Amino acid sequence: MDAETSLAIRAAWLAYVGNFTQEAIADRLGVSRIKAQRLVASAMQNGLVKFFVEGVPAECLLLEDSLTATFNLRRCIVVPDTETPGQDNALYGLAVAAAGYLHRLLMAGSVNTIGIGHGRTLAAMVNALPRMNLADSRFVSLLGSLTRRSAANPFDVIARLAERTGGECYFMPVPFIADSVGDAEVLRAQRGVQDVFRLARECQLCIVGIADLTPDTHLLRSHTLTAAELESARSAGAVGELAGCFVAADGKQIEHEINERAVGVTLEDLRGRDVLAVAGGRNKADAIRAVLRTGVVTALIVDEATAKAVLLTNGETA
Amino acid sequence: MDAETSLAIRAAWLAYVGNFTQEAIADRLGVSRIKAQRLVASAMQNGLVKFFVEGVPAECLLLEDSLTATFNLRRCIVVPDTETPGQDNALYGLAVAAAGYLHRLLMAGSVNTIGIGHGRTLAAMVNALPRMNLADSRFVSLLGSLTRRSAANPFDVIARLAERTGGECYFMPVPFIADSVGDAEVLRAQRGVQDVFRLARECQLCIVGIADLTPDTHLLRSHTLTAAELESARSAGAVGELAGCFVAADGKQIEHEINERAVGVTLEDLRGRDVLAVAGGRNKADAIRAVLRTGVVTALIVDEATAKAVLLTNGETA
DNA sequence: ACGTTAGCCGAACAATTGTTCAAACTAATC
DNA sequence: GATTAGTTTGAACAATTGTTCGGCTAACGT
Repeated sequence: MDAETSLAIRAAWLAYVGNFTQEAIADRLGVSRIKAQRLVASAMQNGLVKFFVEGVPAECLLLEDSLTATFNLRRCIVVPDTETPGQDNALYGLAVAAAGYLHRLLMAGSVNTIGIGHGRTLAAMVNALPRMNLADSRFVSLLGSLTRRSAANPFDVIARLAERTGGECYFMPVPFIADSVGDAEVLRAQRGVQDVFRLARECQLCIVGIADLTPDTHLLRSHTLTAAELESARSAGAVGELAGCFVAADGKQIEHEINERAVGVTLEDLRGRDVLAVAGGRNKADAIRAVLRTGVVTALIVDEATAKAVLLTNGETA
Repeated sequence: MDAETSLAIRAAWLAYVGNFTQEAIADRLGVSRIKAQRLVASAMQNGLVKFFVEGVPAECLLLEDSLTATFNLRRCIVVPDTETPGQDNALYGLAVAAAGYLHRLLMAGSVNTIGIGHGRTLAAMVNALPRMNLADSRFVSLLGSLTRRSAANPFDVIARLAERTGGECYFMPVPFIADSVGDAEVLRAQRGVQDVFRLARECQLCIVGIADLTPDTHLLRSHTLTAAELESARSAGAVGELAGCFVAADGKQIEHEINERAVGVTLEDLRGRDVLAVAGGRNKADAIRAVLRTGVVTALIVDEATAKAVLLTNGETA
């Protein structure tokens, strides 16, 4: 071992174990302050100092990095699993994380026109959002309302959002899934709807949920789709849904009338915009992977278990 | 785990593993720069960040060689001094080095049954040990518990060790120093104690501290011994203690009832086994030298200043 | 010998990190 | 329902750390 390395190791001990300041190290080792800095840096460089950080969230950060890299995201948050295995109420953690994210964004004042999708997850996010007082924020519905009244109804979500933040809300006063393609065109043509569409395309940020098309998808339970529609979409290859757009495992929008019947923004409307997807839960992994492959999502908030599942099977269907 | 801790772990991870700047951490975590700083600081404070410095400076290597040769050791680590002159808390450096050593050993999977002694140094070692996931490791107490509750209590040390590594722990549920020789025999005869003794004799590695018998020994402060007992042992020639065995400067166990009253393994139990002693501090030099002369210690972790002291006066009393 | 070049050094500067302080906010008490 | 003690917050400031740059030295080739 050369004298330089020896010194570097000693400096590293002093710095990290003794937590001396570089000045003190320099003093003790009889070198200049700058030399001490270089010694410590070189010890670090040579990997002579090893760090360990305790706790589970460390893994989450790795997952975040993987997801960010794999799906070319700008931002990703993996929420640690706090639930007992088997249960599937990742919702709350996701909601808190998403609410925190949105809260910060709003407080920073960097965005003020925000598009909102639908789903229980977004509803929960709004619930977790603290009250604010932002006069000039606008929330725009990206798609029509569910026909059944529920807490996840876009109207409720967006109304509560506006109420919490003190902003304005723009609601799309038509059904989410029209009865036929023709009907959908009529609905889309309505003046009030057109106005909201225009606004929706101006949103600086769109926050959406992701739905799965597994047999126990919430799309069924909320009567968004009938069992027949679900089956039909599935056989056309649909695996996931985002803002009324049904996509296949490869991330392509499926060729199916359901996509024409949905009243809302298109994938192309979203592309290039900031799109934050919030989703999680054991059975949504395939849907999330499919949606991420569309390339329109720029930010994702997901729970740890699902993040793993999304990455794990990524190779197969690519 | 509360959300704050989770955030702190994330922040610490980003800071130390990813070496993000605090500003970047703040950005990523959606908090203010100052909050990020506080998170990282608190993670550090709460010991969520562990680190090792690999290797020691050349001067220490020389001391290691001398010690190894003089006392016929298999392995010796001399930790660089990180203390400001005057002060005497070599503990932390020793702890980090010992933890690093143990960590490597455990990760290599070469040992899985480990006997543990007592003392502040071992307690500090466990503190510096990162979390691992080793299902089939066992930690066995080599001696009884201290009667007073303290962080250096064998029970605490061994329990935390098992908790950190995911292993099992076997505790010797009796006092360390019995009130009389007769009492000690009764305690040793207990079924639960016998079982642990058996296991203790099977350990592939024993990690022990070394205590001194100077007037300000920690044995007094922790109420392990009374002042009278200490004085009595000293006048019988006791200079050091290791795993409940009190030895004279020549390395021979002293003839004194204290050795019969201590409930724990004997020197003969240890002989021939891998025994790692971790000790340091200005006033322990004589004790360490005495203990090394017993010949039962096969590996030593000591601080630089004490290593010098141990070697320096070795000629005199040999 | 002389120029050339690579490497090290430290001063000055830039960036980052840590600390202090006062304001805002909470929560509990009277 | 006011008050107050205890937290939490961020801004400003102070300390520390990291980087850049020009100068210096020493080794090397001509």
